[in-house]
Parts: sequence; structure tokens; C-alpha cells
Amino acid sequence: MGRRKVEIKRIENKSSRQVTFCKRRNGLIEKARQLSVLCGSSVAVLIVSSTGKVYSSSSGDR
Amino acid sequence: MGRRKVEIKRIENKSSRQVTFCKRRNGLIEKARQLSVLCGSSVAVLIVSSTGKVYSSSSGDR
DNA sequence: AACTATTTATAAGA
DNA sequence: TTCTTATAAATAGTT
Repeated sequence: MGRRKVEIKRIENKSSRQVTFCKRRNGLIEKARQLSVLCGSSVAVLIVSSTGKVYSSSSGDR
Repeated sequence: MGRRKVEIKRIENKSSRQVTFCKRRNGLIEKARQLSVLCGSSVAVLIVSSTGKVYSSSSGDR
């Protein structure tokens, strides 16, 4: 969903990968929240970046 | 992303909720897979439907 | 379950 | 790097 179609394979450029990680991580968590609210389901997401940082969200947080 | 803008609040109609759950659950899991591949990260998603069915995915599955 | 009109996410660019 | 915008992708309502 951007200026160009992107293949789903590892992004080699480190800074591009970092930017994409940040954007898509936020997007994924928002999608999880929406699914939870719209459908009354419980959703948990756990993400560990390639550098080892952990990000998580769950419908129980709110 | 549909014919109409949708408010993020519980869908009251049961069959609509079921259809939306199925579509968005699949979408969420695909987004998780893409994030994992693009950015070399580990991603796990756990979903429990309002009827108690459990769905999960993790980058380790593959 | 398959189809599109439309909204939303986001890849590049500023 | 924070904001913008063109385009790809997801999906709401329809068939």
C-alpha cells in the first residue's frame, strides 16, 4: 500500500527496514485492537525486533 | 477499506460479526507474517473468538 | 464464496 | 525526520 508494490522478502537496507518495522508494527497493533473491538474477541500480539526489542499488546491491556 | 466507513465498535449483528471476524482475522495473520519476513522479526498472534475458539500464528510456525 | 466500490495502510518523496 | 501524497492492499456491503 504505497508508492510501489513491495515484495514480501527481507528488506536488506537497514534504515529502510527500521522505518518499515516501525510503521508496520504500529499498523499491526492497531489492526489487532480493531479486531478485538469489532468482534468482541481477545487478541494478543507479541513482536520481537531483529535487534531483540520486545513489543506487545493485548485486548486485556485496555 | 470497504463500501462504507465503519466505526470501531462492537458489531451487534451476529452474522456480520462472524464474517468480519473471519476476514479480519485472516488479514491480521497475514500482516503479522509480512512484518516478520520484511523486517526479520519474530511475531506471534493469539486470537480468541467471542465463542472461545482459539486461533494463533507465529513466525516460528514456518 | 466471489465481486467491486471505497476506505485504509503505507512506500516514497518533500 | 516528521509530514505529505500517490498507490497498493484490505475490506464492507453487495451479488
